[in-house]
Amino acid sequence: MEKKTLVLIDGNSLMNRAFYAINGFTTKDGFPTNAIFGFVKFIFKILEEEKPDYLGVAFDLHAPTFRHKMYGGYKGTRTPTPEALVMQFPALKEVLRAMRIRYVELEGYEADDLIGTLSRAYEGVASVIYTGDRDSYQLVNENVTVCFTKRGVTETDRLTNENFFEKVGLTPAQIVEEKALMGDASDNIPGVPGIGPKTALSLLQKYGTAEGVYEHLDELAAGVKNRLLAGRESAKLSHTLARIDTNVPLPIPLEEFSVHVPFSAEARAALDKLEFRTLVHSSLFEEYERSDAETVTLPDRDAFRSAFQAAESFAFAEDKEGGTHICIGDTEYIFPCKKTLLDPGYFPEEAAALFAPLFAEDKRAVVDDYKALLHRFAPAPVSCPVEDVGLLSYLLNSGRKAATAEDFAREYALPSSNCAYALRRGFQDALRAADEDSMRLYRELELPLSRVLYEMEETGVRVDEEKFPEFSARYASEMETLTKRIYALAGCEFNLNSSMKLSEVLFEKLGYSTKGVKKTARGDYSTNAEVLEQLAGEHEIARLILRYREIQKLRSTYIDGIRPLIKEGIVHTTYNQTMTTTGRLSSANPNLQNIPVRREEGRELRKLFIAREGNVLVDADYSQIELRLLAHFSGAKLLRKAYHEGRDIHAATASLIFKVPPEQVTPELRRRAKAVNFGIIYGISAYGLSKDLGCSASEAQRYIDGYFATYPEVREYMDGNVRRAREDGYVTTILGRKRYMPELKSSSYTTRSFGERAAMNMPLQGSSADIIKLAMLAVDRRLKREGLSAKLVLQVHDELILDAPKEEAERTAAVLKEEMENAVTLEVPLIADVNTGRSWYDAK
DNA sequence: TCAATCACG
DNA sequence: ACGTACGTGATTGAG
Repeated sequence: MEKKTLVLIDGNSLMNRAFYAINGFTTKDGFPTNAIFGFVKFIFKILEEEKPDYLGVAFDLHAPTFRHKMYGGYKGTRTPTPEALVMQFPALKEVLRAMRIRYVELEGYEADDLIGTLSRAYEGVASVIYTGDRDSYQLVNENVTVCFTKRGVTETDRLTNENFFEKVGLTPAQIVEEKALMGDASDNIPGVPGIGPKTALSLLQKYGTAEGVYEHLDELAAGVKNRLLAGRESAKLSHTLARIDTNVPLPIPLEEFSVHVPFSAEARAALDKLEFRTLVHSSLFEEYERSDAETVTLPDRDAFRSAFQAAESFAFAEDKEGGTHICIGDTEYIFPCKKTLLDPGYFPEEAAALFAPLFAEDKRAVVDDYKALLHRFAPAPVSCPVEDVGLLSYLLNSGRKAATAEDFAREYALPSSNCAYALRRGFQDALRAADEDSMRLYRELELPLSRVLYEMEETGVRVDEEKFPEFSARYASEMETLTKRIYALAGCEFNLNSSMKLSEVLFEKLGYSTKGVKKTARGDYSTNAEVLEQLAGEHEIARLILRYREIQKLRSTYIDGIRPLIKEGIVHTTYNQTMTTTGRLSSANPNLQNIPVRREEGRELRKLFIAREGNVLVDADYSQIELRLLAHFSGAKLLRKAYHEGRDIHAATASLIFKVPPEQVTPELRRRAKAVNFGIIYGISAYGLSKDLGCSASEAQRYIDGYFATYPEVREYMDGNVRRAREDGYVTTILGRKRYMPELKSSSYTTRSFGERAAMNMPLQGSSADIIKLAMLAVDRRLKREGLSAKLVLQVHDELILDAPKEEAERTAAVLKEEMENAVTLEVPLIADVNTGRSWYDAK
């Protein structure tokens, strides 16, 4: 019979690895959870791959341990455990208890000792130890495998009795001898000063043990011999320190380590408390658990119909398999998707036709994505009142991922068969949690806007399909020429799309100087535009690659990328209304919010986006809306004055911060002032500004100082944003939209600084988003009320584009400008510039 | 699936 | 002493 397996995990070692491998996980109120997340994920992986019968986790106790006390005289080289990690241990233990995973810790012993003891405690059980600590290598024998985790926790090196010598060059027992000689800085073992891994290895291969080495000192070279003599006491001490105790008094019956999968609702709730939304997808969780809802699969149609008729409201959801869930009262009616012809149920197309009539009755429907529902049932109307829980929960916390009905089921530790029931509970809880501003944003802004967005997506924007091949051909021929010339200059052929290969060619093969060249996160030299532009002065190849990249981008993203998405001459983007942390929309499939404009070559692509037959595009964009909001919120006198006087704001700022008369502001001075103005909106730093301007950080700092001297109220406003974010935990926009800022509580300087900049930016970016959303509602209403047949087709953050009949173009333009400018009243004028044209290119 | 790059506001 | 501009999405290569 196959031996049973006991997996033993070094909790401290793996929490440490996970802590440094994963960034940025916190709950919305700032409690760090990155290490726990990595650790739990790692356990899941082990359970799925290793499928052990028993599982245990060992922890060090943080009180000084026996082995540490013994050599308290030495100064530790181990850096203190960061507080953000320390605080995760109690929470992890709570999770382990909920998952019924046995963990052990014992005063006076390290995790190593506990693991060592347990690995030898149970007759007839094979042990597998997971650790990131080489110390445990000594535990390997015919019954014990050690898995050493590398690169975070993604890779493991498996050491068995059979492969140990081949991999390590020593026997497991010799690991203690090795540490006695070379020590282990990470474990505070001193070893013999001056003896490193190479010397230790060769000595042990010859003499077997540390003691053996000392017995043959005479055979050694003088240098090594002297070092060994000087370190004799240290070697003895290190030997003791390195030896793992396998006889800890730890009388735990094996059964206590039994694995209890699938995990219970309690485990799911524990992970949910930490706001882990992906982990609970795991098949390691029970699918069916208790619920307050009565669940009826394959309901009797007549019974369902009469229950529906009697109801005032219902929750509606479709699961990932395409099954339909409807919750009425406390009963969830499930209409499974028909996967085979033998199963009773419905095809998705049939489901749409069958369930669409439910939304024509005068009952309130609760769904997780109203806009998707409108698409799903079109052309059938949805005329009943609808609540969109996805939108509401986004308003309550824009920092988390969009919530589907199935997400709510997980959140409440319910089976996904109760997702409609969970959705209704989610709605009720959200209503209770919502403050007045959030509720207004939901009812008066986002919910009505989602119908407008639906219509925009449905309408789509017309494209000039015939022009695509022209662009394609033009790009292809130049790319061919460029490729040849680059290969010739490089002296070899390589994949031009691979930044790694390019980096090799430039900095290794051609040997270009890497002085001042940034490295990427993975340690290679960067080949981004900034670097290539530096090289371009001296090396033609860099210029050619920049050009190649430019064309490759235009071709792959905007021509080849968009072309397959054209349906009957129209592209229909999808706006995501619950994606961004600031309240902006995002656009995808295709993304129509990043069509090139800054350079002429790319801008030409806008000729592809045209008005329908007999129509023109009417385009309006807000003039510097975020800076105007800054003037509004901060009350900066001189900034407001400049806007009231209708001045060129960048020139006015240049004049004030560089102290030159307005008529002496050169284009260069204006350019710098403009960069400062933008920098302010992003939560300025001297470094960031210097990079943008290509000047030194100290020069950038002088500009910033000049700016704040000119507009002191702006600094007060920005500081106020950060202070409020720290005090309240969130910042808000002009309409009271919130963004939680847990980063401000981070122990990492980088994370905290990021949070501060985001706290300064969000009220501006988010208020701008609020305002254009109000304008979209107003424009939509006006057009319909006045019987204009112009249609909104695009939104690009501060820009709206309508497709309007030629004869209505002027009225449409006037309506658009008026509604955009009057969407809110600020302390400074709000200006929208309007243009019309046959194509997007012409309407700018 | 992630990192690098680059398009937009 | 240390690393940083704010917010997105698409493509590509590499593991």
